[in-house]
Amino acid sequence: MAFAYKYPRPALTADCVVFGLDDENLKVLLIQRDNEPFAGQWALPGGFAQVGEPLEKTAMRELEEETNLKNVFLEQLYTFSDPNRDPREHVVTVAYFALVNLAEHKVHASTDARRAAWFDIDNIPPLAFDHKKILSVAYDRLQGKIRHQPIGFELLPPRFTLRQLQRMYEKILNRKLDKQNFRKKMLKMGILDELDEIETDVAHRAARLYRFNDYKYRNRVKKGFIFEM
Amino acid sequence: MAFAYKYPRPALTADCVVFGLDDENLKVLLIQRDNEPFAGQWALPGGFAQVGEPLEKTAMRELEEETNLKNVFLEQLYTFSDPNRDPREHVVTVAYFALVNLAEHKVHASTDARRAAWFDIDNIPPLAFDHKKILSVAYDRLQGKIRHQPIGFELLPPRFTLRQLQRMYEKILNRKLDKQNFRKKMLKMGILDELDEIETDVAHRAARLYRFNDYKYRNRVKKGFIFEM
DNA sequence: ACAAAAGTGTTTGTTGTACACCCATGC
DNA sequence: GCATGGGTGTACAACAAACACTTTTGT
Repeated sequence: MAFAYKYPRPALTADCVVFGLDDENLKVLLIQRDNEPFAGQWALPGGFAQVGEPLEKTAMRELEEETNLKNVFLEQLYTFSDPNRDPREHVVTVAYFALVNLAEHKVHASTDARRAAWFDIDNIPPLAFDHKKILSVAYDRLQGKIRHQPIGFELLPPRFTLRQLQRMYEKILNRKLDKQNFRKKMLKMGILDELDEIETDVAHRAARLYRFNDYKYRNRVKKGFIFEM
Repeated sequence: MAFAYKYPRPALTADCVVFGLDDENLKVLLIQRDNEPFAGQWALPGGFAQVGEPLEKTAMRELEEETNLKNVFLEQLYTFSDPNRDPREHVVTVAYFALVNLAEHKVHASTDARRAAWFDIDNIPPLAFDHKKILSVAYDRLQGKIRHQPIGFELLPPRFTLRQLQRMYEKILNRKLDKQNFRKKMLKMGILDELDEIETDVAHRAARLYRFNDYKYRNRVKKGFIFEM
């Protein structure tokens, strides 16, 4: 017991809700806990804050340690401070949500020493602590945010077809979109680069590839543009 | 020094950005600090978390202690964890933003033992810590959120005229709105109750009073309605 | 009578929505 | 040649934006 304070302090952790998209479904990355409490149960990756370390760093560090993921899009979600959320003591957690292109990260996550695995968003096992609640807040946020900010591109490879993009929105928003209307709207925003490339290895006519252009996006935002899907 | 832990912990605080609206302007509630660091400087109301207390409670408790405000609309804003934001040590703060009807709360805030005062949003004095940054995040959030959720009503008295409502949007979004179009859109949403009352003590034709109906709003949301201003 | 704001009508251009069709490619 | 998806055209309804006008009330 080496660190003493005049007044008691809640403990502080950072947890990550990592979303990934493959050809089938929206998925979430979970790890299986080594230690008590909830040993053996599935949980969100995360861990204790270190003094002197910003919490985004904590989140990223724990994510890499536990699942080998790094350099992912990470954004603060919400801070959960219910005194009873951890049976040991009062632990406040700052939750982050991350978006990754699952195709490029699939392998890493499952070959780590600790067990980590992707679960379909609508087939989540029982989770430790209040992680089910956190996940639900994250999913709500994702559904809302994806409509007002161009963050969905983080779930796709850098170069993608309009169909992939549409599918991404359909999977997350959970409803069908009209092809023509989607394309018209998307292209009209002027934030995509049309590439001189088409997809390969498909059993039908190959589609043109596009790339999200953040520079164009920021420029349009400066002029009052509001992304809306 | 009574409380000891195996590993060091950042300290934890809650701060409040309280917005109020009067006839003139959007304002923010600030307090003048008693103690070092930044003694005498203006700052956001807030204070240290207590173990066993959810942080919303911390925020509300500190707000009441320092400014006499209570029963206000309070929502979590963001958690700031830069290790250098407090010169003493690593202090993580969870910021909240609050909306109050300034007309009903004006007196309380300025008669408390500690100095507390309302400042115009575009005339803010230098602030302690990173509070300027926090305020700016809060203002951005307010401008964004007010367009997608009916929280603006918290800034008005329970019964209000359409003109008051329009003025509120104009003050916060910082641009003029067309009267007729505003009314059409607002009333069409079907989330206001038209009252059998009109305003009094005005030097012109008295306008009808309305009331926000949260029940109607929630019902419409269930059916897929999205508030958008 | 006038000032001030309430409250209503209408027109025009832009978007959203719903379909329908032809085109290119691999099997 | 057929299945699969790429890519485009269009028509109608709904909405946003701009503006003008009439009505009511206190001074």
